[in-house]
Amino acid sequence: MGRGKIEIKRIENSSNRQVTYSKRRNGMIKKAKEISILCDAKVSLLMFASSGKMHEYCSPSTSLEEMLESYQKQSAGNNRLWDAKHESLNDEINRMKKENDTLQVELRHLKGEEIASLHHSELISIADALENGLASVREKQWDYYRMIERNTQVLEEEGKRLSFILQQQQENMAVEEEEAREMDNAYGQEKLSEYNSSIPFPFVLQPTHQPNLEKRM
Amino acid sequence: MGRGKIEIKRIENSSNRQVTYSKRRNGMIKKAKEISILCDAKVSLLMFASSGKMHEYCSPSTSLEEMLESYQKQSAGNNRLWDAKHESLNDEINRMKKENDTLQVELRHLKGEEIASLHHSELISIADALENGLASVREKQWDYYRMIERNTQVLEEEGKRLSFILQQQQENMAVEEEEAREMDNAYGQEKLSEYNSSIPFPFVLQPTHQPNLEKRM
DNA sequence: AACTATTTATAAGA
DNA sequence: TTCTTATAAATAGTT
Repeated sequence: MGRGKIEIKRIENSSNRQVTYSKRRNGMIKKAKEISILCDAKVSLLMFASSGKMHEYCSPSTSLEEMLESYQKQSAGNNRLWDAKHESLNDEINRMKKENDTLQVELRHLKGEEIASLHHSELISIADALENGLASVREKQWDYYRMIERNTQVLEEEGKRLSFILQQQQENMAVEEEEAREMDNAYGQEKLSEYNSSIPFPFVLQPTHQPNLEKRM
Repeated sequence: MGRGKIEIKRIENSSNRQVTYSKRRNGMIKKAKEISILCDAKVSLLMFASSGKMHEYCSPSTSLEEMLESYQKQSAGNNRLWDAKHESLNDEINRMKKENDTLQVELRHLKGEEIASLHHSELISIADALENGLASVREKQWDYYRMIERNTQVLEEEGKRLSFILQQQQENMAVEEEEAREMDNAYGQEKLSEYNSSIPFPFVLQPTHQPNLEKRM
């Protein structure tokens, strides 16, 4: 349809090709719109020029997704082509579901649930796992209790020391008042050093806050 | 293009509509083929009649998947239309991954692993769970052992009875030989019934095979 | 499904 | 590109 008949084969002249592409593309989109309206049809038209540029038309009553959805259903089921990615995601989901189920079952067994149908040997391995787990947890708990104990001890020591310092200072103040500042408090410092060296260095307590004794002085 | 100009609006006559759909659909597919060849373009054409019937064309140099792949890239990134399902599958995978991780951690904790950083209260609840689980499993194991024990007892009883029957039959045979078949073996049957009533009816043991004593006689 | 009078699309030229 | 226009192609209504 034009000034001359053309053969249907690739147009070698690049700009002619592009012009024809543009004209015919518009023609097709127009046709797509018309058939959508005239015939109550749903049309999706995707076109890529050789340059890679894309043009698209989709009937206003629908969307590309919706049409692809229908496409899948109609494509005789076996044609799951465009779904390669989709498919692999589904596979992964199924794989994870299985893994999840396995974990859930294992967990329930360890909680003593759903063990009615288990074989004798399975019960033994579950019991072993529970005993090992319990042993580890108990050990950790003991660590914790020992730590609390040591911490308490340290705090008590600190309390004692603070009392001692307080007492010393009160004594110093009494002396100072009496002697009207004739003595400095070197005596108190001396006494404190003496006391400090008499108690062992505090334990290093990791998770628990360790009071910084130097700063508190 | 036809005997008369038509207005572009829905054709109300159903069969006319269908005929027009068929003609124009063929026209569009022809045009799609032509533009593919003439302009070296890639075209995908998906059409659904109002009846729901699908027709499809795709340039021979490509496939719908490939075109959708390109579509995504060109759709300015934000236009993840056809990927709605894809997206939701990804969400599900992430959700399951998280759930899986949670389960794995819980499982490891119950096995006494990775408990170093746990809080005191968490250790308590793990220990509780382990104790409960162990109690359930132990109980189940006891059931099993008791069952074995009873089964053993039943088998021993059966052994005794079989020995008894054997002995009776041997005695009968000796008598028969002596008396040249003047006695039938009623005596033996009598003795057996007497013995059977002297032992309690065997326990019903579910998973274990219970010997059918009547048939074996 | 054919036919054909017309409308529509478009090839080539400007 | 866009417009023009001669002509090819598509198709509406008919058979």
